[in-house]
Amino acid sequence: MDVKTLCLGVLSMGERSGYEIKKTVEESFHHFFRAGYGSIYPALAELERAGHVAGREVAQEGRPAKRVYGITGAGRDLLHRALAGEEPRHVVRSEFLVLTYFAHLLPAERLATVLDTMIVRFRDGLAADLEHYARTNDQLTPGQRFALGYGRTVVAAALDYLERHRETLLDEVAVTDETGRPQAGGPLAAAGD
Amino acid sequence: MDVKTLCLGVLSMGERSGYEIKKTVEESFHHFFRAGYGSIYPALAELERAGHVAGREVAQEGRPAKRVYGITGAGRDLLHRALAGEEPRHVVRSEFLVLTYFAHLLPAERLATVLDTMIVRFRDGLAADLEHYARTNDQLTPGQRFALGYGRTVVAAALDYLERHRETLLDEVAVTDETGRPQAGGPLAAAGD
DNA sequence: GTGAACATGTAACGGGTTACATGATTGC
DNA sequence: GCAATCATGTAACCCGTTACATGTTCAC
Repeated sequence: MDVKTLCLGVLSMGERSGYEIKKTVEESFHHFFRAGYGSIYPALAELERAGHVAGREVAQEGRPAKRVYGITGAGRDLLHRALAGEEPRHVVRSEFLVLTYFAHLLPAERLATVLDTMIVRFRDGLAADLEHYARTNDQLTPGQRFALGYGRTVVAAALDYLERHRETLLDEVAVTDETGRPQAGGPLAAAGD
Repeated sequence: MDVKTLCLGVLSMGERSGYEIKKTVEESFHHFFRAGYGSIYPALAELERAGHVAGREVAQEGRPAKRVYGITGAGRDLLHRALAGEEPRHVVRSEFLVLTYFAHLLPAERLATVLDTMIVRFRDGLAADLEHYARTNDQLTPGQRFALGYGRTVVAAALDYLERHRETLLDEVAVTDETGRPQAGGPLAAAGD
């Protein structure tokens, strides 16, 4: 799925400018999709050229003017077809977990920092999420509630895991050598007797 | 983090061919990283040119010959530095969740198929995971156990969520119109009174 | 002999990221 | 004045994906 399809999807919920599309994506799709201006604006331009969206200039008071786009009939058709043909992929890319995988190659202090960074990130994200959910819950479609609930559930599980295993990992890595295995004569080796 | 660093990391655990690196990544990193031959082989070639790995031809009986690579001292240095400088990013990209987000734009049958596909995928993945974990558990480093446990935990939570909300989503979408909101006069509208 | 697994590579393509460039408006 | 937010865009670059190309060995 490319950013063009995503823009079409967001615009199917109502008119928006490129800037506002990014805001929507950050608020509602952050668990499973991201898009920067460098991909949104070109996508919008291409979509308009093809007649899938229509843009118009809107003056604002107290703010710079913006260009809001609305989805056209042809755009809706394209969106339906794109969604129908989309494979349900689900890919995670986490340098964080690669880092923990190679925990024994990291300075102990740095490992702790990495873990704490993620715990804080998940904690804050979850709080913002619950706040957003409470605020919009009654006007969400079933699909939106489902997707948001999925994200919330998974992040909560991840956070719980991190909080419950942080200490253990730090302690265990402290008594391993540079191969990652328990040091001969160390506490872990003794425990294994 | 690029595939080069990943290859270095895998090779820090022992000599391997490109083919075997891919196997390792699929077995042990599948929850949070993927790499295809199209990126592994060029990465290995570049790494060797720079002296970070050393390859040698190994004849096998009953199989084609392979070229196995070992990490060099310079390679280990580079790996340590790369890991030290790596930001703990964690990104999910899921067309699956985008699809559920726009559930009301999908044919009901297709939505059910998408949901079931993911349930089966997670179920099978979890089973393979537990099997792999049981088989290798005693020889894993703390970091490896941590990362694998994270993946297992999160997939289990996701699977549980899907199983518990599949029916609800299907039922709710069935009684909404093309805007995703409850149909006037439908069961949901009545329930809201 | 045919499909599956083993094994290695190349080249084009596509798409997103990053950096750059610019400017309005508000509030401190 | 200056930082922050709002607002829009371009262009180079990176890098991974996909498709293509080839060959071995085994088991059925």
